[in-house]
Amino acid sequence: MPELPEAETIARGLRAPLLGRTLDGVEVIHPDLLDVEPAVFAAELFGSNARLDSISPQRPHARPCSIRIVDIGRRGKNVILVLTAPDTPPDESTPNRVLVVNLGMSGRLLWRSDNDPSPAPSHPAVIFRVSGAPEGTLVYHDPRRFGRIRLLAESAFAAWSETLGPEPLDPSFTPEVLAQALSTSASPIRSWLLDQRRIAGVGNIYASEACHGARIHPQTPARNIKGPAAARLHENLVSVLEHAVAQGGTTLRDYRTAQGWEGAFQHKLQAYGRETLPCPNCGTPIKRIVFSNRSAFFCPTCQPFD
DNA sequence: AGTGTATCCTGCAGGC
DNA sequence: TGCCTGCAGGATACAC
Repeated sequence: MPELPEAETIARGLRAPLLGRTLDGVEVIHPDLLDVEPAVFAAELFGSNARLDSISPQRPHARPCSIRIVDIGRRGKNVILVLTAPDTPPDESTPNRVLVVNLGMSGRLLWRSDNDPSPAPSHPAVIFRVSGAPEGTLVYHDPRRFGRIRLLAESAFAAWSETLGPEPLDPSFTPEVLAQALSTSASPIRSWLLDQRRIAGVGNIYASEACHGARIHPQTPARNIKGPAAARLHENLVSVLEHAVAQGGTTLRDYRTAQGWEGAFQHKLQAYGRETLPCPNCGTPIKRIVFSNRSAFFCPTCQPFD
């Protein structure tokens, strides 16, 4: 599901409506998305007087609790919301907290103004109340509930981020960095690319696309990819991710932007999901193979296994 | 250090 | 029409 381009599109789409806004409530419909009890989650979010809508809707004497969204971004496939107390003077160093949203296979993070006439999301899992004008909600929607939402202190966020590999669209991710990282692993390149500890944000779709563009068979051992091949892989990985971001991501089934729109990169796919269809380069039918329990799509002519 | 398998869960497409 | 099966973009834990 949502990979780097989809998470990036969602983060960008949330900035305009939500940056600087405050959250003042949370309703947890599916606690299995959280790593703590809903009451604990709400307390960590808003403080111990927090109102948890789904458990205690009436707490008339609770003091108003709210937090401000001071940054929205992405790390790998995760959407990141940085939160702080709203009434803290800017010069005072306050411990921020970071909401990390992993969208799993079918997760959506949707901004919904209260006057939005479109139908409400069908599978809400966690709903955050957004105060101020316009009033609305930030809805985490996830039919399959493979996603996860965690609230981390900044130090814990930094430690978690350290466990992920480099960002492929960061300028520091050079062809040399990639070639060096590849040289130590015997994993098939498709598996290597899917490993978030090695490189952050690549999933099955863009792994197939990058290998196809670089004319590298998906089962090629990573350490065999060097020199010009490593340079091609770097170039194609970066370009396919950038292109997909520019297209608002790939909607095969579940993915939507923060506004509920479909992406457009599914129309640009060269290999993924195109079994038996002609390779755009040479016309050979695209093949599908399964290894590590996942499909890989490739052109047997452009991407020979050697 | 690898691979294969199972697991979480629901929706949907295809076969019969 | 309806039932059944298999499959899906992710992450992780386990045995081998």
